Amino acid sequence: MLFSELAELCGALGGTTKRKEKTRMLAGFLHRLEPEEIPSAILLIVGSVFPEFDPRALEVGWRTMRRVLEGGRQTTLIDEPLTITRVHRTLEEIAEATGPGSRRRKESLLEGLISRADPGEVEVLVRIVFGEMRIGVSEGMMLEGIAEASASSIKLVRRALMLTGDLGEVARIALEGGEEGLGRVSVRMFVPLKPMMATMSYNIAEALEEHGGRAAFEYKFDGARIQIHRRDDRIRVYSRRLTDVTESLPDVVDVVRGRIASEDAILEGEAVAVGGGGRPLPFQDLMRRFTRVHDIADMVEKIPLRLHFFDVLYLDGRLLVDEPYEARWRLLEGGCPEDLLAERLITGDAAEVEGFLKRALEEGHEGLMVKRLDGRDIPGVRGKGWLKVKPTETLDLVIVAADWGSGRRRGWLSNYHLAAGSEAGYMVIGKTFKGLTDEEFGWMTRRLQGLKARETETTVHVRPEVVVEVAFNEIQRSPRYRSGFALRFARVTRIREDKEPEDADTLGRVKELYDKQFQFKDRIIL
DNA sequence: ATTGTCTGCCCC
DNA sequence: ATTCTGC
DNA sequence: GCAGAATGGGCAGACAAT
Repeated sequence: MLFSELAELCGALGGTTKRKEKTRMLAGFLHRLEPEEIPSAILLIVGSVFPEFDPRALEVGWRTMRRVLEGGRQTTLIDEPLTITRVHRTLEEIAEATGPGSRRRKESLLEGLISRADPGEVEVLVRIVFGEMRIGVSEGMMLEGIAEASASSIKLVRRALMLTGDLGEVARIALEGGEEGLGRVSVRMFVPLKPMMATMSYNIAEALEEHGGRAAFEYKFDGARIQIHRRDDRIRVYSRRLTDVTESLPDVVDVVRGRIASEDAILEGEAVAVGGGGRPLPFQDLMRRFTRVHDIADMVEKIPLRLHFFDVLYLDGRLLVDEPYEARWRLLEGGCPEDLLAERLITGDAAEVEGFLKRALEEGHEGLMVKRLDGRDIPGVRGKGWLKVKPTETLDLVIVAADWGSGRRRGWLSNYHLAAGSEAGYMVIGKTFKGLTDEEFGWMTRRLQGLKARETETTVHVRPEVVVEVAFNEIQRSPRYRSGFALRFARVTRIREDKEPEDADTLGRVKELYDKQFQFKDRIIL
């Protein structure tokens, strides 16, 4: 099929917000595809080129794209029109270009595509390269489309995705084999499952009530999620996004080999960096271990990891996702020594939970996970079976600049540069685009434009007058901001019309809060 | 050999 | 990662 | 209540430029 038809579909999908309508459009389109182009088309529509677990990446971002788009190009009339297969194949070639000269090669391949595309196709190509189609169709809607097109239940389609992690493959199976084909999909060792995710909860009482008055509470660690597949001597470690990270984490492999009794299992846990005092290190330090390729042995010593397992998805030939939480935990316990398990408390007593949360925080962890005792795993969706409770702090900060938004935020100043006062003037410690409603964005845009001091193409700098209350989870060392600090997960919780900039928090206060974090965490000096 | 730029379905 | 919005 | 969009900081790696 021609790529122009796919581009046209994307335009139509972006033209409606109605999900039923999108589902119908997707289903109709899927029926018209040739069997061999189904996987590529599916991936392209959701703005990707490869399935999640595939390590290939385009390595083309907006800088490269801008050079290609701005570079003089002519449309060559003798070219054949682009097909879906041709586009996908070329994108694969772009990803596969590595080594000296590869950037130039990537650019010229991309230019070849762009020069053969009409304006509508260029728009879609650009979005695919950025990995974001922004047409209201992502994985979830695509699953609906696949279900509709193959007359299969959405549950079965979702399950197949959970097990394969490959949307294109799921579509192929569904359209060729229907429910029968989907039913034959089963768990495979060394094919990572999409992990289950938690919903945010704002306090313990609410979480407890949501789960019927009694639940399991586990420490929530400030680390990285890992999924471990082990069959006999073969052990592989996968990240939350299904990337194989085994080579970076030889110490994790050793722990599994040496201390886990289960020899045919898929386990889930959290890897946390620990310091000399046995307390957790900041997340920043964990990240120095995670995607490392060079000097791995050296860093294994300098930044050791600690594992906290909390789930088993498969054991000795059995997929366990339909087993209740408690049954899975018992199986986990059976093969995993106690010190490698997440700290856990089962109770219905809110006061007891408060104490447990306090302990988690005083041991340097992030908060608590709250899990339904009879909950099944529903990997791949953010279900309400798992809740997370993380306390936050706030600072009152001054907006010193704002960036123009894009997409549905076009026309609004929607990303605010937040600063704290110091002897050297206002110093930025982060940005945020979260917490305001559409109405408030409108108000803020007008307010800030009235305070404009100077502007660039993307940013309006303003006189420091608007104070906002900003919630955050952590203060990090910043290599980017001159202030030396940055907020993690900053979001506006209140517009402080009652406060003047002089009343806002100072950089001195920020430093104080930063240092206080090490009351419960270790510090590393390399 | 060193430094700078760009990228990541990165990790959170 | 968090937040808001349309369905 | 789900699914999607809009964007955050910081890390190592890979290649390009000097």
